Amino acid sequence: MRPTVHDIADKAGVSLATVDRVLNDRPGVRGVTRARVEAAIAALGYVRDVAAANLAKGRVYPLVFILPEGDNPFMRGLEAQVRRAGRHSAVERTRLSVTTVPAFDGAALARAIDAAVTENVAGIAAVAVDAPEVCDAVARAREAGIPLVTLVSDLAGSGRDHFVGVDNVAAGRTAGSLMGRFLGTRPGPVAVLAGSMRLRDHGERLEGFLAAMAAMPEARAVLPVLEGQDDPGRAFALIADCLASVPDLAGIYSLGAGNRGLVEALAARGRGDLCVIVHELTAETRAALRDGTIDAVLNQDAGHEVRSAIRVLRAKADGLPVDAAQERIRLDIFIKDNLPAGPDEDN
Amino acid sequence: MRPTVHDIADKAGVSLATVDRVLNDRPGVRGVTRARVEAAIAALGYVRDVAAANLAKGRVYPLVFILPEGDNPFMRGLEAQVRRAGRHSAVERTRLSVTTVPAFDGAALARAIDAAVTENVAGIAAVAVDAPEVCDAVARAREAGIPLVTLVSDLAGSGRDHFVGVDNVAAGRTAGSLMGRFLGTRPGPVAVLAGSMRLRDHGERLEGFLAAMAAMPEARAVLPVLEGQDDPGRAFALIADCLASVPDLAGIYSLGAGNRGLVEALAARGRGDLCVIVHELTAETRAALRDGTIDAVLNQDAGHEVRSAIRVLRAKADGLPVDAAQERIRLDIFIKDNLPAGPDEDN
DNA sequence: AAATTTCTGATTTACGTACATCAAAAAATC
DNA sequence: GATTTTTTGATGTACGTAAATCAGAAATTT
Repeated sequence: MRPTVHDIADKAGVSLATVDRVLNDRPGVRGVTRARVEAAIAALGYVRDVAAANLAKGRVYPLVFILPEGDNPFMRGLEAQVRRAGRHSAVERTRLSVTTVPAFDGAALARAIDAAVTENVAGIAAVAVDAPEVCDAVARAREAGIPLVTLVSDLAGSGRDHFVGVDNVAAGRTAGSLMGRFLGTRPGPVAVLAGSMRLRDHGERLEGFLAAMAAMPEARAVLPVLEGQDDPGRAFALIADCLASVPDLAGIYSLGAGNRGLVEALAARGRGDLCVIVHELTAETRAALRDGTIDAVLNQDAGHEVRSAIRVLRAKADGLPVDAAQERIRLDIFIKDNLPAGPDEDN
Repeated sequence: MRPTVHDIADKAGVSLATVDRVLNDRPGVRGVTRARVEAAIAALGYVRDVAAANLAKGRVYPLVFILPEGDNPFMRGLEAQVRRAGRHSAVERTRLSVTTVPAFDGAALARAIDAAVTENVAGIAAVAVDAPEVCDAVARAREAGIPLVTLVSDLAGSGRDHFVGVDNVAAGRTAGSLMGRFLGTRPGPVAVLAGSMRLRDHGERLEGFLAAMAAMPEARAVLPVLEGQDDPGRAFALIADCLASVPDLAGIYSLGAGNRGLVEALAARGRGDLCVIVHELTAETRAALRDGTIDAVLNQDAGHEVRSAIRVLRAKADGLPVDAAQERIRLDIFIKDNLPAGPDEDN
């Protein structure tokens, strides 16, 4: 049987109340006594029964997820996963809520963080926009003692407690490497479609992609980045224009959202043996992968990310250590052949 | 606040004892009363506080993992993950133990399952060998009411409660598809190195690989399967021999273990632009991927599998539903560029 | 109608921890 | 040595559920 507080009290020859004072850092314990209790704790290998502790505390953990607004399917999938986790999380004494803010808007994000801090939530998970006012808001959350993790897109040099997301430089490198291998010796330049360079994840992916392309045995030109603001309409226009003006185009790497527009532009033109690699598995990209319009999808599992963010925030709130290995978010590579069965994010 | 048993009792106009009888399927409740209580439960949206329930029950869940013996690095990684999970799982009232049995030995596996059943454990996770005596043992576990999941390799037509592992046919298809794309128009046959066709996962991978190769635009011969019994020594001999006798060999797909031998044979020969795809990320395959000896590694994350097996077994033991989407084990594709930082299984 | 069986209620203890109160003991100060 | 302060003990309640006991009510059978 696991040792309990009673066992510690017996072993250390003190009362339950004293053990409690030591365990919960309450005042009124002499140094020698404290040492004796701590020795007993160590000797018995005592670990607090968190379930019982939470029960006794009656504590709940209100966590806030701050996500960008709009019809970005990945973000909506993320939101769905938060709601989904919320349904199952009554059990774990966690209360989840979602706040949406305009995309690419640092000031709005900063306000949302401040609002959460004011509400005195137990933790915040936010898709970061790389802006100074956001950094300041994160610093304020930190001062208030509220754990904050960045989600999907990180924030440089901020005091965030943890980043939940994939290594985006590696993701870009992977895209470049696959693009190079799939194209082989076929000539022609490749195009890159991004959302906005103000998103750190997009910048990092681009960096990795360019590095991998440069490292390939055959030199290949990369056209200037097209910024589609993660909007399907703009993406359609940019890609349609690019397809028309660059007849020998060999490949397209779409590192942001708005892929519905990309797929439509490719369909309109008829597929001319183009190597297409995109990010995030959505209904559109799934269908396009299946019918051969897209060659590979790099994906981050929204469900994993949400669950990881919850675990990390709870651990931070309780002052417990985080298991880095378990919380590392993997980059999934999907090709036609390893596409999982069902719909991915919703269910 | 969440509703409690007391709220149900009030709402239904019955006593706490009756609510308890309904909730825990104890006898001594009239049909009408039971219905009234169930209506109250539904109306209030009551969900049992598992933490409090487990605390009250004082229940622990002894789970057994049955793994093959030997120096198969993937299996040893799996074992390490079980021990690792065991350390962190004191918290969750789970007690994990590992039993090892000779590899490929159905009778030994069956005996181990029977032994676990005799010990009356709360759940069993076993790497299955496809043999009739194993099926019988699984049936006996089922009769005894002990949940059993197959791990990594499934068991056809057995009554196992769940399979924790990747879709191996899809894994084989993915390997074939990547092999085809990476080779492009380069001529030459490909070789397949397996462990044993008595392992269902190996058979399924081969099936998928052959299907994908057949579906490729350029026809390519696949040499007869080499069976290395997951042993590095045999693998070395088989591959060295193959390299010598098939000078125009284009690629190798290793779908089992023993890859240390494969890597050594390739190193001895010097790399002649061969496309090599293997399964399972280990210290050896990681190093070989990094230095270019191997082109891609298909991996199943041992940590995820262990944690999933534990969740599923506990859910089954408690008679709770399993969240299929969360428990789906993904096939990871690793190339040089998305190799995760640290050592993978141990840490 | 009496006897029996089947339900139901009321109450209690327990799980392991948190937290509060009050008294008693020990230590420090004067 | 008396007083104050600090430390410790003893005890109780609470969290939400499980499980047991025993008495009483209701239904069923005789």
